[in-house]
Amino acid sequence: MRDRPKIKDIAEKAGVSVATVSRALSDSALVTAETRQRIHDLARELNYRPNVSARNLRTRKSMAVLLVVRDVGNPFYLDILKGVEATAREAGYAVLMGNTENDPVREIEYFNMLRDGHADGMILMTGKLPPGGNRTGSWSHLPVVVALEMIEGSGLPHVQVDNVRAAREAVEHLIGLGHRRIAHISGPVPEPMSLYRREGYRLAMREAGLTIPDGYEARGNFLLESGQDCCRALFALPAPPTALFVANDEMAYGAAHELRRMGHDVPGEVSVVGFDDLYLSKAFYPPLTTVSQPRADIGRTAMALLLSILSGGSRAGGEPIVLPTALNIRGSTAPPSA
Amino acid sequence: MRDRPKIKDIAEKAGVSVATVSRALSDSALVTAETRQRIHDLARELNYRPNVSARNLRTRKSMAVLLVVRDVGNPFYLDILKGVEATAREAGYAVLMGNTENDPVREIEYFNMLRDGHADGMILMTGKLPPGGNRTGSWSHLPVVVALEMIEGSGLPHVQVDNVRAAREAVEHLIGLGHRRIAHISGPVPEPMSLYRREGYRLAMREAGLTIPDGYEARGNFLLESGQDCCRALFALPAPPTALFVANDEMAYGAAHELRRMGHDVPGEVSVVGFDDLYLSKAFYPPLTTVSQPRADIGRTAMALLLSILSGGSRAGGEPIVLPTALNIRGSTAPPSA
DNA sequence: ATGAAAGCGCTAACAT
DNA sequence: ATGTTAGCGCTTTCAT
Repeated sequence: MRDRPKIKDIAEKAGVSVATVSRALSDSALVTAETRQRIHDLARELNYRPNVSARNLRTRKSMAVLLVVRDVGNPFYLDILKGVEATAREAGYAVLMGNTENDPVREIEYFNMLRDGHADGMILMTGKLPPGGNRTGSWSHLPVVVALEMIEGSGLPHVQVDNVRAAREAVEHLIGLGHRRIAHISGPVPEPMSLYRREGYRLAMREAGLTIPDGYEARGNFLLESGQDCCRALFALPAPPTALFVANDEMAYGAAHELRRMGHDVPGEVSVVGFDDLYLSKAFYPPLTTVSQPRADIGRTAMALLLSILSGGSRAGGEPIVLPTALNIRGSTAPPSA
Repeated sequence: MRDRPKIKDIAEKAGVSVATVSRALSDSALVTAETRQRIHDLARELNYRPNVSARNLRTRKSMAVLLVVRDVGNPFYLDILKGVEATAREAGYAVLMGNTENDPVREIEYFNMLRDGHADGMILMTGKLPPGGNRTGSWSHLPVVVALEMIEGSGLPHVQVDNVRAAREAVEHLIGLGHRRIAHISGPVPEPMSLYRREGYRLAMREAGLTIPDGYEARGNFLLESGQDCCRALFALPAPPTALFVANDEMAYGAAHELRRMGHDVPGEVSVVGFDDLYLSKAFYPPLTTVSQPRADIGRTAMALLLSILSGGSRAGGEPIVLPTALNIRGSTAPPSA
């Protein structure tokens, strides 16, 4: 800031009106090519840049979007953020970071930022709407895209993956290897994503005619330590599993780590499948078999969808956009030893 | 957005002037406690929120800061981002993400965003200033804090760690274990951070009276794959090392991975030390010995420094703020086998 | 303690 | 094709 040239300065130097300058700078066809050029040159010479606050006030836009996650510290979001940032920047939008840490106050705060004109739209990856909100569906007119997680009944457009199916395929892989005693370390049920992945696990088990013994569904919280804790609990059972389907890679790391500590070889004695395919998973030892989500694509797609909404496009017709996952079979899974 | 109540609406309902409402809402002492209360109540009732564009235009501030990194996809930045975000939010600032990917055009673009009033200040973690810039020192009046990396001669305030010393201590640890053939996988020299860490390696070697054989300094690029590549090159040497000091954890993962692939046990045959202490490093196998940087603290400190500058404080007096590192000794290092 | 009025820098009618 | 003018919604002198 400080004193910078404004449109008025250019207008005076060029001997035209501010309106002409404004038009010229936005390449309006209502200006002679000649004067347009002259004004552009002058602007460059004076090192002119438009004041965004003034423009925002006038145009009632901020050219910024809000990307709200549960935890900015989670490596899972990285590629998504990257995809969002790239698509946003190409379209001339800036990206504001929002971090709720599951705090309802902050969840509301970010919705307020939308209203306040801080941002024109929002990509929500927290899996929930602020509490005390209006009745169901009343959010659906806001320029908000829900990504990664689902908010049922919100009426908002979604970009997601088929968690049930991806989880089922992962467990089917274990079953295909010959495992029968397969346990699950879930996310923080009853959050939808955790429920879906657990549902996939249950489906695969049922379809294979396998029953899930008591205690075989351990509830984690997606963090490393909970993977270790759940693993310990599972192997304290009278009949411990020979394979683990873990609801995310981070907990899978923790579980594998704990298995080694307990002297169980992975995959020699116990197979482990994760979910997410964090990009370090291939360098993990053993390289982790895991479900990969198209994270960058989720980010790009969500942002593209938001852009289309912001430019007056329809709001996705209600059907969620579902992106494909893939099972990455690596070194942490093998046939059971017994 | 859409039609929301403005100050004028409140003023009319309250039967006062817009000025009084503005004063009341900012808790000015120039308003009777009574009317102030009445206006606050009315504002809440009407669900009033100030329009930030209008306020920004008037106050010539944006209440936003720009956090610019080389690669948003790099997990290293996570905790820093978290620290910045937390401190910023407490002070009422929003955080805009910037991602340069070493593209000079974008580097300039983010500086322009500062000028344009998109943000009031910037935390720069790219390690460089835009090219073609003004002469040395001419940046120093901008509200910019350099974090993590150093930009020598910029005159800008810095928040950093002592990379030379941290690297030296890491190598001294290997020497203390009895290693003599210690190789280094560096970052992309001649970037300052890579140079500093290499310098620490060289210093430790020299002080221990060890010479560095030809080829023992492999140049990486901080990415996983380059750790593998460099490792392969080092072990193709006639006299391969017994220990590796790797300039960051990510490459250390790659190196350890490659060592296993080549059939070398870590740390049985080869010790590996990393740098950064990514939070998955403790779950790595073997748990990685590495230098930990106080990342969240770097973020908080940089943001706090920026805030003090924005509130008119001095610009840090020129001395960089140096935060302490710690060597985390874990399972990837052991005495040499021979 | 309150009001009237100016103006932040820009865009967009509405003239011409 | 260009100029005039009226705001966008807020804060802040300057009066009273």
